[in-house]
Amino acid sequence: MSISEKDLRVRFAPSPTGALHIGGARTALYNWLAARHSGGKLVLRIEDTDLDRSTEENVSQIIDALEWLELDWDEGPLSQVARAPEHAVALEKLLESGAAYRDAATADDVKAYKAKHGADRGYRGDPSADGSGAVRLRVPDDGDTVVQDLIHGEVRFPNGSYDDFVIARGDGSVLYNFAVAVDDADMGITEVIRGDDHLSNTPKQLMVLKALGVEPPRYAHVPLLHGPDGKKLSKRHGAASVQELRDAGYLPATIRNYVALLGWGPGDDETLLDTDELVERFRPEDVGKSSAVFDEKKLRWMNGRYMRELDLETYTATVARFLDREADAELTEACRISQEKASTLNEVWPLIRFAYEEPVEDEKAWRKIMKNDAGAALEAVRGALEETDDFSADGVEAAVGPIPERLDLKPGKVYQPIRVAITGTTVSPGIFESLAVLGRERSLKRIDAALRRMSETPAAT
RNA sequence: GCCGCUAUCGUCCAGGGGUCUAGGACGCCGGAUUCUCAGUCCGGAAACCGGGGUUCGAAUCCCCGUAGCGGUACCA
Repeated sequence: MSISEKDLRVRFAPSPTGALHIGGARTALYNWLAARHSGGKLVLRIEDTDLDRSTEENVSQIIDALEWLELDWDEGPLSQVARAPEHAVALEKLLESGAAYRDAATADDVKAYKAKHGADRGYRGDPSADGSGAVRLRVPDDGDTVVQDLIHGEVRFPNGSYDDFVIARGDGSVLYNFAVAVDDADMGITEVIRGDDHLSNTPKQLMVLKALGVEPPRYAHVPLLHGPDGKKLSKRHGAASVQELRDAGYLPATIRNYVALLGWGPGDDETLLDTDELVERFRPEDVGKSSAVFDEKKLRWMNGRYMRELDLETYTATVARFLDREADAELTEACRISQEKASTLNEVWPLIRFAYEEPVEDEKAWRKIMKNDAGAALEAVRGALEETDDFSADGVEAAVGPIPERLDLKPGKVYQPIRVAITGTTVSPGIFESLAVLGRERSLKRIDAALRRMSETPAAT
């Protein structure tokens, strides 16, 4: 069993809480890859029957996040709440055919029934029902409902263990498992790729489809995502939504690559796969069965790889957008010298801010570096920088390079004080490049300021 | 309780009866990069959940156990 037909319709359905959960993003990506791989139509359906949750604001946030990830769809976005009329029609049909019936029993009644009859026998309705109450679907007493799953294979659920479950409330509003099945049926969905948490819901949807007399779609249930503690991934694990990842400075391409690898591998040992390769190689039936843990460290590493691969122009434009700045010549230079160091867009500004603002205050860095021979080193550097004609990175290196040997100091004893003097921190792009970007005037001013500060507060030796 | 699903390094992904002294990646540890490291290169430690079975042979197949997860709602 595999997805290969040309006219298949794949639906993906994030739930509309506003945040696009990373697990939901992965499911969306898997759907997208499967559809693009086979040339099928991709249907985006917002899956929720709850009006209070499915607010316009929430839905548009989800859509923004999907668009940012560069996942497009062919039909939709369509909200399930918008399909209430179709749901009502289907409900009436089942009521008429006798496949469903009204029953006044409440949840407590059902619980009491089970306590009395043993937990292994499903509730089968109140014979004295008067035609009011919630709508329940008739479930057979015997036999199994079998889910043919692309990933898990054949999974059997004994019918006896299911209650005649409620498909609509007393007021006629429908419940999830009914709404989903009806939508799949009349939207002609042929492939459903969704989270494992729906595997035990699938028999119910299959029963609704059977009562409707409709051929079910094919299902692929992908494993869930967990946080590092093995619990379901949530906010307390740090970033849990793609919006948070976006704000933290990750690239969409990275997320697509990384998230695809959570539950699936290409079969060989490749780790870096661009989106074209993903589309070509991804098969839903190759997805693993066990849940995966989202590891932001690997994401960071991968993001660094993607950031360094960008050409300078694209990189600068991306940084500019993230920082909300002009992609001008100055930013281009700053980007040029810092590109190899940053792993996320968030890390770029700390590396280049020295070119825009005065050095940061970092008492710890100052105390660690500005002692012993630092003053002498800075004096020497200052002199060299003042005299050199060429203030390019190469020129600066030619001027400053010989100083360590001349003063009989280890190179670090010369370069680190310069770094702290001009940036305030101990980590920055290459020191010659940094001085060149800063220019002669500002470099000298900052070194002078550092020298002044040293003489005012002599460091302990 | 009942019904399901799952189980390989700390993490992700390979391997699906012999080629496994189990492979790759992240992370970690060590070294290098006569400037920093949060960059780059090199090296290292690190795993088949437990017990039974099947088999000449099991990480791989079967059963039991254990653990985790999901469902069991007039939630989605």
